[in-house]
Amino acid sequence: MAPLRGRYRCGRSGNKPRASSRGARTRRDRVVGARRSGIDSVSEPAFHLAEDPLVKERLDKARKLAARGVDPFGRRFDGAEAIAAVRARCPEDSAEGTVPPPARAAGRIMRLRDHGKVVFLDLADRTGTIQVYLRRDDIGAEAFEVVRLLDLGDHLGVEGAVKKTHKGEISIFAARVVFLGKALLPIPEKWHGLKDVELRYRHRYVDLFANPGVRDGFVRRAAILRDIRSYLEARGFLEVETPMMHAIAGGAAARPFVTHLHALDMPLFLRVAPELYLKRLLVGGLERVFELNRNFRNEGMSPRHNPEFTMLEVYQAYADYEEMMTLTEGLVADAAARHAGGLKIRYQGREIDFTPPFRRARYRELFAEAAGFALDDRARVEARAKELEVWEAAAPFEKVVNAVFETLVEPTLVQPTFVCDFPRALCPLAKARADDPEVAERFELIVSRMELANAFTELNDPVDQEARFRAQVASRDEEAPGEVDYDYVRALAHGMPPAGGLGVGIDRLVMLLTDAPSIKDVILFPFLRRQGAGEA
RNA sequence: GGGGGCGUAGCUCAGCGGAAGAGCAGUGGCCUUUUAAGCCAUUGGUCGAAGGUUCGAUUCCUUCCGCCCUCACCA
Repeated sequence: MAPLRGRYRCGRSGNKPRASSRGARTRRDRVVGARRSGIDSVSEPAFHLAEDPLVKERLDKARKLAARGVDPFGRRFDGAEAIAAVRARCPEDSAEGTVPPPARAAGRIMRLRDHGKVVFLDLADRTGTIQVYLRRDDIGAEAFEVVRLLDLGDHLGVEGAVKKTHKGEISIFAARVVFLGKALLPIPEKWHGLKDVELRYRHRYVDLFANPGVRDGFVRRAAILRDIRSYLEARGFLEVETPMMHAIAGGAAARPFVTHLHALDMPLFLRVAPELYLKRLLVGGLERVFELNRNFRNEGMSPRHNPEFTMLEVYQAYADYEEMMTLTEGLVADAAARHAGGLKIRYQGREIDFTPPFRRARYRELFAEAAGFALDDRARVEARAKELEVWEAAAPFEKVVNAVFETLVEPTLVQPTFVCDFPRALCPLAKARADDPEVAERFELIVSRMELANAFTELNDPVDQEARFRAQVASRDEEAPGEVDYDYVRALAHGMPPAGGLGVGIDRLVMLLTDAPSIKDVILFPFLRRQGAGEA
């Protein structure tokens, strides 16, 4: 899309120097070819929406404003109070005769009721909405002509007394109005808002101002992230940032996105996990670190999966997965208490109780309970896998076990449950239990059938780690790294303190705490397939 | 990738073989306390796209595009 800056012209012709018309042509050339034919005058800048009659109407109003000396796209407006604060200045019991203090506010016009020489409008800012009462005799005939050029969606600044109308509505009785910006496109229907889910995601900027509650959801998301940071900082953790672009995609079993660094002519991967870098920092002596940032996985999309998603990873030296369970409970329970109204929340009509301690159950036992036989009963596991149509001949036995587990057990786990002690073969970065070398000290926290967190006692034996990396690479699994990360092995060889590590899916946590059915509802701009070129 | 559903005006939605509709928004008019303001008049459509069946297709069929649900995938 062509840049907005400098597009608007108030006059038709005669005031354009040659250089400017050349500029206009350059901008126009960037506009989609099919649209060009519709514009025949160089002095009229191209605007790809200008064929829409509703847009034309509003462009015309913008010109009329400019002709009156009003900048249709406005300027800085100082001293505006939050509308919520303005409302608070009008006490419920304020007497009719009291002289209220003047207020100054700015916002977007969401409703407009025109009564001829009087106009009521509802002005919304980030904090709320307030009615503005505009009377021609109060603001003057000249300013009232500007009011007549207002549309729903425009931005406006107002100044005036705050008091109730005869009908009891707290209102700004405007003494002065300042035009702050034209909206060329109409706002959605006033009663139903923007309901089409595709448009809500594609045009989130509209969703945010048109649908009540959407903004609040994202404000809550920000508050949850802020509190997670302070929870961890209060316990001595240091927030760090590690590379998003990796030469070797390690730290999780996932297919990576591939990119390319031109300067060195080398392929790079967007990270699937920051894990290996964070553990290098444990070697470096930072001891307690966390990173709260994006991961990228080139895999399926669903109501619980976005190609880029936000992950919290935490590493604590001298701890183990038991310690990580306690930390997870604290983080999650604290977030629920502060941002979901209590430890017992409602998610999609079901109550979920985050009161610690969460249920702890062993993988092996959950499996036996659900399947009716032990997970090392090869014949029966394979038979059941075939029944469930999750059988893969090429897969190692533990993967088959896990496929059965995920089909039979995960869907039953609604209340927060730590599933503990996974088969070691599923956990190439985790340390085995001292009392059982076949089992890794690892847990997954399942809530509402979703994996919310994943943690283990970190493997810090460089010899064992290298062997496991080699086995992974040899498996040629497309989710395994393509090569061994020898630098990571080298880091371990310098001595990594025993440690617990934790990953928490932040989008999913926010889904639970804001009762959002889809991950797209908690990501401002979720990934959507692109539409045809030139589509608005 | 498989299965199911959806796509009609800027927005919210009807219509589903026989002349494309409503409400809101917009436009013109009346109205100096309305709040889903009201009243009168009125503009606006490649019915997602392309093919096919039919005398006739928004409607039935096929393919494609996009979204949602679901399964698979996601240690």
